[in-house]
Amino acid sequence: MKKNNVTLKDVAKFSGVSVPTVSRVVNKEKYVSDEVKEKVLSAIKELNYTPQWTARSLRLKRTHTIGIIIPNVSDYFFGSIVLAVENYFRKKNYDIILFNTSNDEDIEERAIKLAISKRVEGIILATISKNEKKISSLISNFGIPIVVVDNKLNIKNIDQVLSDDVGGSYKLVEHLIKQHGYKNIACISGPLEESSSFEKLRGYKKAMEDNMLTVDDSLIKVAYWKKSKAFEATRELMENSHKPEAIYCMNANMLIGCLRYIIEKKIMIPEDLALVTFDDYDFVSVVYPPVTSLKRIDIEMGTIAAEILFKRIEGCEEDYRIVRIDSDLVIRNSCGCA
Amino acid sequence: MKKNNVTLKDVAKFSGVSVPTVSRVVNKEKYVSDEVKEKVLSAIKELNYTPQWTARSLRLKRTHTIGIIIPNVSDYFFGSIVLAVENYFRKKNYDIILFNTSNDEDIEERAIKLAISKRVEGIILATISKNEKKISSLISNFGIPIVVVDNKLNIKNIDQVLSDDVGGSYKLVEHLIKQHGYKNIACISGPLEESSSFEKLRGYKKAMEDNMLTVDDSLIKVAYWKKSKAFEATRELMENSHKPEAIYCMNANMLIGCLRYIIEKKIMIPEDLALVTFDDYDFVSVVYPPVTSLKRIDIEMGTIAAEILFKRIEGCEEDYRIVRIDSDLVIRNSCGCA
DNA sequence: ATAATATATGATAACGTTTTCAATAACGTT
DNA sequence: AACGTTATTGAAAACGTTATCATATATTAT
Repeated sequence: MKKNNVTLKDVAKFSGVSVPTVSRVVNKEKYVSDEVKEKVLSAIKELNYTPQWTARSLRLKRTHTIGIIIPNVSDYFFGSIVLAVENYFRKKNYDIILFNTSNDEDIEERAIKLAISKRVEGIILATISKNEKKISSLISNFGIPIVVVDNKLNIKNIDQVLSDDVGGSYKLVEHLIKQHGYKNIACISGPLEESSSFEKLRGYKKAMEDNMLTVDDSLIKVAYWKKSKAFEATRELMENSHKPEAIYCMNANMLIGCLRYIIEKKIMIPEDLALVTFDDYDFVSVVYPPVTSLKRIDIEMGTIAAEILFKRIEGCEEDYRIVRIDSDLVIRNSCGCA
Repeated sequence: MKKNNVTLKDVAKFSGVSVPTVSRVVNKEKYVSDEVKEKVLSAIKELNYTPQWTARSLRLKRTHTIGIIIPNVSDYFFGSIVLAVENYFRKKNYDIILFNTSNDEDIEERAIKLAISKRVEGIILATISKNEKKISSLISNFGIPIVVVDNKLNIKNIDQVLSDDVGGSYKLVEHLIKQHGYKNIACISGPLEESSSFEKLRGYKKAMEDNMLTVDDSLIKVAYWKKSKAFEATRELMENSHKPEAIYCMNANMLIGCLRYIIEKKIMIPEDLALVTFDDYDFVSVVYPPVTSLKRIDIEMGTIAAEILFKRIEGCEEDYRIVRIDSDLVIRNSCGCA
């Protein structure tokens, strides 16, 4: 395998013109004669020349690259975010560098530093959000535009695209209460240090309180977005003396764990237990019975985040803003007949 | 927001030494006195210096970046491949540039060219595999190591990591026949131009023929990996005069479409229809009833591909090889009692 | 016809690194 | 005292581009 490293210089020599002229041809600039253009183009084809972005980036001080930092690409939610961001930026001729943090703070911090070192022109960040000061200082020191998605950061001067967690939770729980008359509603939660969990919990509590129901803390189980923990949580709930009539899962991953217990114990849905979940991933409609949920907003979230980031990269100076995306119920059969 | 673009030169001036000396400190080289080292390090901290990879890459002719080119990140399978590759290469201090081809040949070709132009040091490619000659010439012209995953390419001189599609299919279909005595077995397939579909079909046919069953072409439906097409395919199959006793889905995404029809028509599994699917994604265990499938190999595939690519980048000259990863049945209740 | 402009090209410098290479100082060894 | 070795630094070149400037020619306007 020969290494092809043809440079402008080679093309220039081959076609008998100067290096800048070749550069002008490559970049389709004005002021180059048809004759020369043709000669150069055929030389480029002949030699198989490809511009080297490493050199270009150095000279132009533009990498045409953005970084996307998320906990886990293979997660339904983040996978879609990445997809949406990639689609948007690919059209704008930007490349995407992907960083997986595996929910680890240190890795996240290193990822941010690496992204900066690679001189990405912008960052989409889904943070686990415990190290706000560090992130804040990293950001302010380097002046790279960042858009935060999913989990809120308590930093001003930063754009954020978030789901309406309070409102979504409220809709789901209110549905259980008002449409079906359930009173004992359990909740399988993500880690409460993350804003998305915390706000979903707020929505749950508000729906309960607005309907004169008392919140029983023993019905709130933190399962850290994990299937296995959700399985355990469901077991604990169902073995509890105060058994719930319904369970609300804060995401679809935990729904899987929950369903595993339900299937193992042959619990009947909705007769023995009602079920709702936050995210309406495809499979949510094909478990049995299909589960009532909130319409997905991941693609929309990714696209909006990308739009905002792109504007910032182009130099937009508007006020920083927090976009909240809300979502509608998708009513299925997991709560009983409507 | 101030732009921080501190360079070696700035650090050098600040600490009263030369640029190469600062470089030596940054790269932890020998032959720099403790006194100078300390001075420089504090200057680096003071000025918030970060090395610029654009310049470094140009000088070193190494980008420490690999490209990963796949049809769709948000797909269960490819998301896991990306995850595995990212994890592997992150440990080796490589970055990942992600390219989504959306199953489009032209985009795929452009992605390869872009990756080359960015001077990635290697590529992981999940191709849709119709343009073998183009890819072949691109590859041979630039001498960048490539590892192909998922779909086979008929190119020699290239490493490939593939699943044992023939064998996997065979196991699933044989299970339906031998364990449960089904004879009329339908198949919902991906596009037959893709090697993975084609080979899965071969496995299906071989299992049928080995068991003296005739293959009825009207029971083979191409659904292009799509949920909606799989829904239609299932409808056609079930309305067919020659109704199948069992359906085999070539991937889990099509299983979702298939299940939607089944739920809509209240078809009973396994009483009215048995079901098996290729990939054992998490949700496959929580549809009702849980579906018999083949254990996932996506993470393993990604990791092995990454290992091979890394060795090639390091200059390994071994013969090119095709790795086939096989997988075991996960038997659940979608076919009847065993 | 002359000046003014538009077109076409190339020399040179610059982007921020790392890599020679040479120079100097410090250190023992004979 | 002369010498070789080792340690420590900096000057200059290089990586492959693009931008600035100057120059030369062609075209247009006066």
